[in-house]
Amino acid sequence: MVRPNAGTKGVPRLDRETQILDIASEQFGTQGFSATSVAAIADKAGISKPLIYNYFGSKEGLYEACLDRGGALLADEIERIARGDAVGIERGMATLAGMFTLLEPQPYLWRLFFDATAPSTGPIADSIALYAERIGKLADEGVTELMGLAGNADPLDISAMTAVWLGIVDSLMNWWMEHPDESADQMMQRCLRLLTALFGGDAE
Amino acid sequence: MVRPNAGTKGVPRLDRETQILDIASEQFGTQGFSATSVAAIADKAGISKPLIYNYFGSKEGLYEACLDRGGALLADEIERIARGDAVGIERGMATLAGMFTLLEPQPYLWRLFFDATAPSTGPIADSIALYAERIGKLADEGVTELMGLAGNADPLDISAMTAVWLGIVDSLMNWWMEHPDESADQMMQRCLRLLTALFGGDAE
DNA sequence: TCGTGGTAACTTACCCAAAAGTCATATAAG
DNA sequence: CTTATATGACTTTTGGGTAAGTTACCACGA
Repeated sequence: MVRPNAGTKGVPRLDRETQILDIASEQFGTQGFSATSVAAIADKAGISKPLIYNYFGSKEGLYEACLDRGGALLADEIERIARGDAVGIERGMATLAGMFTLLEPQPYLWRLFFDATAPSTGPIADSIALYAERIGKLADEGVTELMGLAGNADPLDISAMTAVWLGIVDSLMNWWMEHPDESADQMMQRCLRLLTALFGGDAE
Repeated sequence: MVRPNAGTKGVPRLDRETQILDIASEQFGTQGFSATSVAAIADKAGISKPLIYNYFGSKEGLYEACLDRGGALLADEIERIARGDAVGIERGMATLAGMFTLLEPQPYLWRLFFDATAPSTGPIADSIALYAERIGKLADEGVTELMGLAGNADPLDISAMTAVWLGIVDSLMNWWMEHPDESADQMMQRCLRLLTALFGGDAE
């Protein structure tokens, strides 16, 4: 039987995997796990569905690969910033600046870890939990410092404040996705203005 | 053919509809639209799927009914608060207090209007847009006031700040869902403490 | 008090489309 | 001529939606 498009296109596996991960991350990040179909990803990549299954095993396997790549990126950066000496609000702003720079080409990466439609059990949930914990732990640490400065050490207060902080980052990333023309630098300037508006002066 | 469970159970339509809406709202609110199946709702209600279709026409019709019931509740309350004379941060806190009180039994109601997996076209989108606009408009109004006090009138700044504000409410509702033992009053006290920690004193 | 027929409440068993996942096979390249 | 890269055409599963029928209840006349 003739199969006009079959046969290798000369793209090495690693390159192809990278390409697939790029496209899949964008789809998963913007549409969510359950609303994304493997066929759509294959289409966008200009390849066939079975190739994706060859390389990643399943839709969940593909999502996991996206998580691993994106999670390492995010967590490494946040950890790097945490090692700096900024404290309190300043540390938050530094983290934000790092996130904006890191995610300038792909703010949707952030959403991978906060997708309500992703499976809540199995390897995906484990993977999400792993990175969420890594990120959450650092957020928690920063928030604990901040709250400590104000004399509050209540664990539930800290937990709630951490949730709020992550929610703020989340909404900024979402807002950014809806305003793709904004540069990382513009986003950061904007955040500083919002902070100023809140505190009625600069927050040194 | 024998059909052991068929026939009326003596539950009047309105009662049944209310029961279905209660369960559906919880499922949609916690799992999201696309991750919720009509069969699952029927199961939880102890009835069969076709009954739901009899009463609500379609999955979308059911979601819309949830939106209408929940949206009126939320928007009315937020509008009531907006008519008060609180301004700036105070108005935000008043709104929060109202939300906590209103949503004490069902914090997930809030999520109905911020579900990324809901259809983005058709009657549902319209219905969401309607309430989101009603809520968003008031949020925007409050934020505009707040920013105005600080001398900032930039529309994009205001848009971003509104997104952040809605994100904060969202994360507090999510946190609440994970801590169902907290009362509305406790939640509010907690928020006041968080605010105090941020501003280093009470925010009068 | 007993049919009896109309209606509201309800179910089983199915259809169908979409999307996950698989199999057998084809081609390029070294 | 073997292997990595690749595909068309299939099967399976899932979930929204439907057709056709069953059962309980109630009003009403004899």
